[in-house]
Amino acid sequence: DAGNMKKRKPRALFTRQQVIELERRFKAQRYVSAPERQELSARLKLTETQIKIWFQNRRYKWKRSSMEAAANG
Amino acid sequence: YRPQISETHRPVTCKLQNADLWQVFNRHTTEMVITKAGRRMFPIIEAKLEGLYPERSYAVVVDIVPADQYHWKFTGTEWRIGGPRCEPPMPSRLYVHQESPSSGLHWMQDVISFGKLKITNDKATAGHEIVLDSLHKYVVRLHVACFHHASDYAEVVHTCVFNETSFIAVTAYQNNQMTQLKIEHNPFAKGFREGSAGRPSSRR
DNA sequence: CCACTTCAAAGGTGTGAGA
DNA sequence: TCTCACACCTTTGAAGTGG
Repeated sequence: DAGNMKKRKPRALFTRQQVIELERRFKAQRYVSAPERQELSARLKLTETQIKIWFQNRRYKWKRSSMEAAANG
Repeated sequence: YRPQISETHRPVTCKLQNADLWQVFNRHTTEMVITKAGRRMFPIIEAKLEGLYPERSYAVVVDIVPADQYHWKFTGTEWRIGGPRCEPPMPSRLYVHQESPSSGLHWMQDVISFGKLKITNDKATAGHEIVLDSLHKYVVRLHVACFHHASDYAEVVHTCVFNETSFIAVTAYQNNQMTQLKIEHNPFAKGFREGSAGRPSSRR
């Protein structure tokens, strides 16, 4: 039982307000600089790595949806 | 803001992108389930806009208005008018697309999807769901509003009615054909398709 | 940085019972 | 007519891995 411990990825979603702020920033600019990242990190109570990865994931998501849209229509 | 002459020669057009699917449902009289918590519509409203000014800022809005003055009932084989509407309908709540406000270019460059829109029968809801009366017939309208120069106010530049989207709000499906259409086309209902585990399909 | 993957949680289906 | 808990699905999305 104790020896069967698997590392479960505890899924922690960002809060609604955090996502709203990140989305607002992404709408204005798709890349965020280091100072801007620090500012967001402090305001949204997220690590700078989380901010960085979020923008990276968000860019990919945006690119993917626009590619699927081009594949149709 | 003063409109320029060229603007009057630029018609805004709006088309229902997935009209084919809507017509398949419409042929059997579309039913939409409404719940207290709010239910998504299927088919989804998907629109394509043209004729906007690429650089200007717009909001895209949907509302759902009565298609007639009656209430309807299902006889077991078909929908029939059950009588006149009893109460005057509440004015439809406006559903503002989540990407509003955005530039005309943004709205025009791909299909505008209202997949997250929800409808409800709870008249006291505080959410963003559109409130409808059960067993009444509705039709979807889309509005395009243009923001004036640095103002918070927007002027409606275009309104269109999607006749194919007319549907009867129900609390539970009445027509079995309608249920089968939903199951066949909605990915979330895949568990009820023939050959799936959850379905007690006819066994030989 | 990008490309893709991983893999549970979140949450949308119709059902069928019971009002 | 309407509501609710299921079982059964999908989609979502932060984090993982490699380029």
